[in-house]
Amino acid sequence: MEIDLTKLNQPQREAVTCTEGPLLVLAGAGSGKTRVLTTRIAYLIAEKSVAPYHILALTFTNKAAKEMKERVQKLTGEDAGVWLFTFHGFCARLLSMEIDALGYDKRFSIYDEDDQQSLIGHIIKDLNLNDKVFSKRTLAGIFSDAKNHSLRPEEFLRQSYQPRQVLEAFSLYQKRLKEANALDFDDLLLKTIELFEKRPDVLAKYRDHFRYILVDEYQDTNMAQYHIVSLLAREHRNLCVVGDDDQSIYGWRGADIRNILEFEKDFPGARVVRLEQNYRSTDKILEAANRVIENNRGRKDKRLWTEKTDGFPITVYEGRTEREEAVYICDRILNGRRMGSRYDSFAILYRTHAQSRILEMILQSYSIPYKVYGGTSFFNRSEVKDVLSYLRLLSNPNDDVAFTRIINVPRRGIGNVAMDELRAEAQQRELSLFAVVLDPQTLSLRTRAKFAPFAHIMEAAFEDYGKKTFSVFAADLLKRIGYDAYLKEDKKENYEVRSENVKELLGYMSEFESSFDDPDGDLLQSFLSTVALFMNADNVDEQNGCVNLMTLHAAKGLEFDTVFLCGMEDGLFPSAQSKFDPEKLEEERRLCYVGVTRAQEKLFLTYAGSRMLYGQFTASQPSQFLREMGDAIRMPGGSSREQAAQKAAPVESFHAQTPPVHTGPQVFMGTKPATPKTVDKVLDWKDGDRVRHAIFGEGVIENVEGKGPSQIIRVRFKNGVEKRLTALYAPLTRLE
DNA sequence: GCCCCTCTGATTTTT
DNA sequence: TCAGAGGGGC
Repeated sequence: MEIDLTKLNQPQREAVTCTEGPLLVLAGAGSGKTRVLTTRIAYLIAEKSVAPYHILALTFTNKAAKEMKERVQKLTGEDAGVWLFTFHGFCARLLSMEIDALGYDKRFSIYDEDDQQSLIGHIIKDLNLNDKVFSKRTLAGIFSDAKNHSLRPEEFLRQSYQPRQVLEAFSLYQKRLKEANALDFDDLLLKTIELFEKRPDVLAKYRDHFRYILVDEYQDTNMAQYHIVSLLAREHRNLCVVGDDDQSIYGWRGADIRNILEFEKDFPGARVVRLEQNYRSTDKILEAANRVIENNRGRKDKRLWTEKTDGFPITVYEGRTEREEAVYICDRILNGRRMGSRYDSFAILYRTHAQSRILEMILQSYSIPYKVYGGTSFFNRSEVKDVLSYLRLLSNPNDDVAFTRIINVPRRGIGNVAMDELRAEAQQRELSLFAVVLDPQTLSLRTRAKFAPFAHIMEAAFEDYGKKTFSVFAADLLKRIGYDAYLKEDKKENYEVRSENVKELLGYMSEFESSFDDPDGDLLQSFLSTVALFMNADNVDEQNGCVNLMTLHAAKGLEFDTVFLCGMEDGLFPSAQSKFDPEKLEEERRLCYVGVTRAQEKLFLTYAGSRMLYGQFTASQPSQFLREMGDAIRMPGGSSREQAAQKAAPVESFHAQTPPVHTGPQVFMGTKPATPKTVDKVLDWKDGDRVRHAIFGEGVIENVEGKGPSQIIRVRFKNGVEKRLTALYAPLTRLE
């Protein structure tokens, strides 16, 4: 097999063929990063005769891992046997083989954020902490932050002068995790490092095993990930990291941008390759992106360019309210649709989820199909988590969090009193909750009786396990539990959907079983850890026929023909919390860069002069990022042909005069935008107008009271219902 | 033990 | 605005 390098440009080719020694590939947005990584792997195998299992490739997301696997397979023509994992997946896999060296059982549980918080909740109670000061959320944040920033989180907490209570809570948290034979996400990384440090023989084994290491999205690595890579690669130094410092947007999650900025210091003699040719966007879009990002200090110098010249001008729109902004976006989408664009070629990107609400309302009123990404994903649904918790408890009987979740689901009449007694007993006897339930001699008769049915069910399940196929086993377990009946009774939510989800999970289990081919592995453990690390199952499906709505963070790595970047307002984007912190502001700017570079052909930047935030009217100024784009975006009085096109849109204006673009952060000082004079199709209601409401449907206006933002209109809807609505907020469109 | 109502607080979330 | 949590009443 030969690898075709002719399709690569010069720097790409260099990145593929420099196989020995440390290599930093600075891959700008849309510069063919994945192609380089996968071709490099294929090249190592085919041209350098490296055995696939000597190659380790690490990514951040399951999606990226999957995509790379598929592409490597395509290039090499077989399932190459390359170790291709997410960081966490790799660690979970390694620990499932080696963790007994650290005194854990190989069937450890992986605690996700919910599990973590539930555990922390009990710790707050047990330590009698004031939960106003030390809330679950706060503590979980502090703990994770410590684990992300340091290999010795206790020391980190001490050095950052955390109060005594935090230190106590943290050590109890770690103690309870250990007792539950559980690791949180951060532990997966830290325990791997601990293993390597404690057992040089194990480290030596894997060092020798992984002779070529590749890391994707290197700008997003945290301290622990850096150490893992460093430990494995330090000796042979065949380490290729690919990333873009300008797209580092997870600093708040512990990603340390210094890892990529100082790669050459960490690995002296490292080669640096810059991929600056962009294959995605037009020149106009790249110009705006470059203008913005140049305001950041301390970045690796690079500038994207493209052969795609003569692109559409970028449009800036100001709405008076978020409603107008949304209406404008919908108008543009319908317009694009009339010109032959598919709905799924549009993306609406925003800084916060809260912004999706109004967009959804207006999209609905226009009957535009859309999909919002980033809601509760499949594996996070309560019914799915319930079932998984039963399985988790069977796999790891020490898993107190799983036990606590399901002990009263379905309801078994077990409340605080019974649980308190159980906890006390468990503490006394130094056993897990489940262990006490299985051996309840010391519990009061009354409590014992309450737990007995549960104990019987689980004992029967233990008995059953291994005698049937995986999914049949689970289905039988659920029958015994009476889970379906519980879903039917529990009328909180749609029974059909929830029961369907459970079925889907069972289907997924049987699929997993049939593709499970690790003779030494434990099917249940392997399934549970895969699922635990696969919480974000909502991948963007490219041909879904829907307009795509998501946060800027979620948009990373994606591309769309037309992108609307909305809420381009000071205080929203950049967020108010980032405004006065130069580092945070730079991260917001990178986020803006990411957003802009998602667009292939058309980019719309929109903002509202005022919007409802936390139930309050908030007036706002255009985002400073808009001015930073300077004349890369359309200015008032501009003469170009788009001006004519703009007239079709309801309100257009962008008033800030652009000052020369300085380097470094700037504070917006422009004048307040004047109120646009164009006809406002939203506020100008009169009696007899026919309207459509997003929820109530069609109706006729009976009466209009008052003027301006407080205007109230009375509408009689077709279904006979009459409503008084605040015109400004009601999701209304006029029917001609 | 469970349900309902009031209070509170609020970015972003690859694993 | 609105979701989630905790307190109080049944």
